[in-house]
Amino acid sequence: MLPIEIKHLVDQYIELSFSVNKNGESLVRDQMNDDMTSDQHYTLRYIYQIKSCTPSDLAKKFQVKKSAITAMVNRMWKKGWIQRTRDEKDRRVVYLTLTEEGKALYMKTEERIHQLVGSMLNNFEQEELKQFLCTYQKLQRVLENYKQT
Amino acid sequence: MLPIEIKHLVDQYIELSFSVNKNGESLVRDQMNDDMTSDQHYTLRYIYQIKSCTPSDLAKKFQVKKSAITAMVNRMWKKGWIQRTRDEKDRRVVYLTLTEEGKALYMKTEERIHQLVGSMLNNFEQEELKQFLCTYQKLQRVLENYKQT
DNA sequence: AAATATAGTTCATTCATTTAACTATTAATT
DNA sequence: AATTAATAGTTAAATGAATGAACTATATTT
Repeated sequence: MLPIEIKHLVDQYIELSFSVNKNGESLVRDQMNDDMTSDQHYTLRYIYQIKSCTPSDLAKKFQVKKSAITAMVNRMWKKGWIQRTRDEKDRRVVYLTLTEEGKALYMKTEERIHQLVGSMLNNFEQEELKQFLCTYQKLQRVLENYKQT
Repeated sequence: MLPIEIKHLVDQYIELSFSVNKNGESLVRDQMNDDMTSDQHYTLRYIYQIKSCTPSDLAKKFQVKKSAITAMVNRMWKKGWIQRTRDEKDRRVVYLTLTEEGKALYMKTEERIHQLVGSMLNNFEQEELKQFLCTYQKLQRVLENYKQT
């Protein structure tokens, strides 16, 4: 590939990922209750899917320090969405789970987000969408590898 | 498309956009000076490209309230990266431009980010990448339309 | 001339994040 | 077995990012 052409594709990717993120985040936020933030919803989602996890798991998933997780979990714990339980065998470890209220809130919000994203993705042919997601997935794996190096 | 298949594609998109964003942001942050944040670099980029803009332009681009922009511009102005000048004809309007220091800092950081993104995108065939960016662009336009509604 | 709209700022509050220091517990080493 | 290392998590102080409401100044509309 000619360097100048690579440069153009890189520019395009940088610009698109910026604006798709900003606009997407903004639309997603509109689907949420006023007492919840995007990060808090993502946290609910992760714990809901995996049933139970540790603060360290969340730190890795969100690419932030553990102290940031402590703070976020505290806010969500105060609102009654998350529970903490100690591991009996290794008493350093904390398990995070959703309360019934946390689960209910998650499902209500996630339903709205699915509606939104679903109607957006409806603008694409199935094949185009599948191809897009396939490349997106490859990109994710490339990013995973970069993290380690 | 069968509803269940749509649901799976939506799930996949939500998961991928989350993790690509978080990991990507994290890698991009690693390319930056310690006295700069991602948002600050994006701000430098936007002003650099468009030469001059108003706080309202930035608020629209970043999808935040104008008061958030005032705060961010203040932080960057204190560091000597941004200048403010009043429009002589309409004295309500403020134009933001980069100082020489701001430009130099932007170019240095952007160079590193381009290296990173370039070497990431190097993992893809040119055709696959072009197709991906094409769909990404369509997605951006879909999002633009949603904002208005 | 008065009322309304626009551009931007200020202020108080909340959330998100990092760094450094710390507690408690477990694992490794000597 | 006792000491040292490492691990999991929290606390506290500082900074950045975002909102909403109230405000100033200027322009536009009626």
